[in-house]
Amino acid sequence: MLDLNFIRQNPDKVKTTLVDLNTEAPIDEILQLDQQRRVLLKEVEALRQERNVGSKAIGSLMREGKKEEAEAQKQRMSEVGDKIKAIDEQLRQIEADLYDKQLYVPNMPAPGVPVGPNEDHNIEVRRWGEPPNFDFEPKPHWDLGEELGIIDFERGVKISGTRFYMFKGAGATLHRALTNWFIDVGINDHGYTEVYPPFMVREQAMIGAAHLPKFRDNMYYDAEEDYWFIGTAEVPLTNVFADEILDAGQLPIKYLSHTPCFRRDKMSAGRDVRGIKRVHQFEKVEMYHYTLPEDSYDHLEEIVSNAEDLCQRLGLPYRIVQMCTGDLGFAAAKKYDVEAWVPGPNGEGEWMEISSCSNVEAFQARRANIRFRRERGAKTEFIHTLNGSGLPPGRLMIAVMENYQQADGSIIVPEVLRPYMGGLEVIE
RNA sequence: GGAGGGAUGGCAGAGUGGACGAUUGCGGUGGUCUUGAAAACCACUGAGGCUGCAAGGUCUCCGGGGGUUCGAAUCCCUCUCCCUCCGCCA
Repeated sequence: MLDLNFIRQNPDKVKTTLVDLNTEAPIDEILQLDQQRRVLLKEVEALRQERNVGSKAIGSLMREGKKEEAEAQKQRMSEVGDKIKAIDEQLRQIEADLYDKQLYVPNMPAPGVPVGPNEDHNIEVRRWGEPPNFDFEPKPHWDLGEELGIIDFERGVKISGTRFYMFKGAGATLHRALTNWFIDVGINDHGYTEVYPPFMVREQAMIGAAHLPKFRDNMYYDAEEDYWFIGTAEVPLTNVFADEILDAGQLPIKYLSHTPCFRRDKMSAGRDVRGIKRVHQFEKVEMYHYTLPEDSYDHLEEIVSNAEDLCQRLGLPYRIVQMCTGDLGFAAAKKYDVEAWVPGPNGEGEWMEISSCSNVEAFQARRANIRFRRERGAKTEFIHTLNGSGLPPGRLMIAVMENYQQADGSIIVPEVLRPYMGGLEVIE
């Protein structure tokens, strides 16, 4: 959520930024509602003061036995009360309306974020590694997976329908090895505390993480129990400290969480229909930082470097891309994607997003009401939060299988994963 | 699923319609005393909105929402969460 004061003071800047972001938000309505709200607030508060004073006087009059005067005063206060009730009702509607509209205003990009309408204007920041040079025709992971018997698409679909899959044998083990290795590196080498959060959350948690109300269509929901299924660990992690006031000394806090992720992916119907790139159920190891405002951009670089470190140790070629304004999404002020090289079908190859690292500044903290105090007695301020994938084992399956394939269709197990696979060196 | 009991400040815990401007204790911060510390004593010690250059003024908040009343922490309705017991269950 954006600071209402900021919108009030910079309405034109907000509106031009919305154009850069290639999106829309009801700024004029917000300003108008805000204005109405403050006018009514002044009115109703003056009336309340009148009633507070008047009601107290009734108590005194009754004690002094001046019954008639008390009755007259009651009559007057009753009228004041009616006025208050009427204005309160107006205020309630305006405030609900205002809050609802504020929830649809995206975050502002950080200074220096490249301006552009779509992904074509993203900027490649750096590359690492060399795409493999095959002296044979490389296969896509869906062919490799089926031929090796480690991914069973047919049966996944039989059980649950399109965009579902099943790992089997060494495939299931490879997936688990990636997961466990990511977690171990995170907690041993990157300084994270591992967290196992709920996967189903209340609506308020979804609002705090800025996934509701705007992205309702992309999430699974249990209407009977009123639970939302998380599409990323970012959701519960954002809400860990919701409605709390932290001490500055507690920050930064760095959490790492391995969770399933559920996505309806309604908006992407027809895209990436083959393989396991875009599915309804996957897992992800997520990094999440809670920081002081002045430290958050250092932490963004740290999160990206953590994701890079994992790729380097796996020996996967990748590039870092900075998102332009049109590709920032709803919550991020600055965002980097980590894209791994995958050979793909026909040996054309492509850069596939395997991690997305964002500094959302105070955007989620304001929604979830996460504050801190610099010292005893100081004013509360909102913290900054950051998130990044580190990494999604399902997507990494694709990258590992396709990059480490051999001419005979077997797959070399990256060295760092072998201890997690009982020493297995080749899947064949 | 059934029965019952609860939710008050950082914590404990009083308060059942007007002196609540929320008692008291603990914890915390500052001070007095002391060579220093402890003890003792004194003072201060929640969050947010509106308004104002500021000092300040004012309003709201006793789990959330609604209601009764001139007036609600207190009475009524409702929701959420927690606890105890029974049943069921991986």
